[in-house]
Amino acid sequence: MTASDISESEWVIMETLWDHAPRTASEVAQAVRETTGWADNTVRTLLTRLAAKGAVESRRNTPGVREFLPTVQREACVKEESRSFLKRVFRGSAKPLLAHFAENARLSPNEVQELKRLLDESLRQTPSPTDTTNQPKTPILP
Amino acid sequence: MTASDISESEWVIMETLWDHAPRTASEVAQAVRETTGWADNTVRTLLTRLAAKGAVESRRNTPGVREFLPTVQREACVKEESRSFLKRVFRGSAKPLLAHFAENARLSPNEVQELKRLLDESLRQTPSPTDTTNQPKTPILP
DNA sequence: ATGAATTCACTACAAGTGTAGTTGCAATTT
DNA sequence: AAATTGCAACTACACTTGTAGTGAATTCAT
Repeated sequence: MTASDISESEWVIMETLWDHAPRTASEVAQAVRETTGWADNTVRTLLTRLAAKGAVESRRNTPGVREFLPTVQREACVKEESRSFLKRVFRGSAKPLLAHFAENARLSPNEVQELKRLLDESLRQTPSPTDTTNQPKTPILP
Repeated sequence: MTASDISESEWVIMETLWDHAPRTASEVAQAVRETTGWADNTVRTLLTRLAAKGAVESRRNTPGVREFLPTVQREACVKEESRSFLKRVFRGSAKPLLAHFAENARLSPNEVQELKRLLDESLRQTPSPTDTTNQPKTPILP
């Protein structure tokens, strides 16, 4: 029942709302117009579908125009998508995935250093109560 | 024009063919039956669609039964899917992706060490000829 | 307040997906 | 040879996705 079953086009919409919300349909349309070329109605349709999926909420602002805001956090959607991608393409095994991107991405020395640090930290996996990065105990593969 | 526009169900089929090919439809069906519960005809449909997409090729073996084999390499499809996932979910930026999986995956100390090595290697961006991780450009079909 | 401009709520429609069923042969078994 | 089993080819059908169009209602500008 994870609220996120967000298609590719819908992601574009969500990104703009995660970036800044609430926004009216026209505002969203304007925000994505240049990169996507979508007609206003296309954006409205996507917003409606996202609302039906429960990924955004809409309400009327004081002028009486509908405005939209996300009801799911980006991080939660990222997590969900990542899990399904991991499972589908890398058979649920994180190491080959990491290896793939480590090999194929061009990273700066600083980034490499930071990632190495993260890897080290991941070993001390004591889900401390002060851990803010992880939502409640969601195993990578349920 | 990348041959890979492979849906989730189709991935399951491809995995069994990448694992071992050629196989007849019934063999593929049997291979995935336990994990998916799909009817034989479902598997046949997926194979037919994959053939239409050019991701597998079919031919008749000596008994006259159709058998299937991949025409695209797994690594190429992984690459393609990875690229699109990276773009869609992490806005094309590899570091946050790596950070996400580094944080969320449960890795063994050995795996961490190996990944750190890969990260280091990724800095020396010399696509050396001794790169063993990528198969040579040998097409599956001669 | 009234016409113009926006916005809303529906509708459209083809392609892709998930998941089979049906029908007609061909090979195998009795 | 007749019955059975297995396979190929075709068909089905609802749901999702991409990408809008229409017509009614509402808001805005004067």
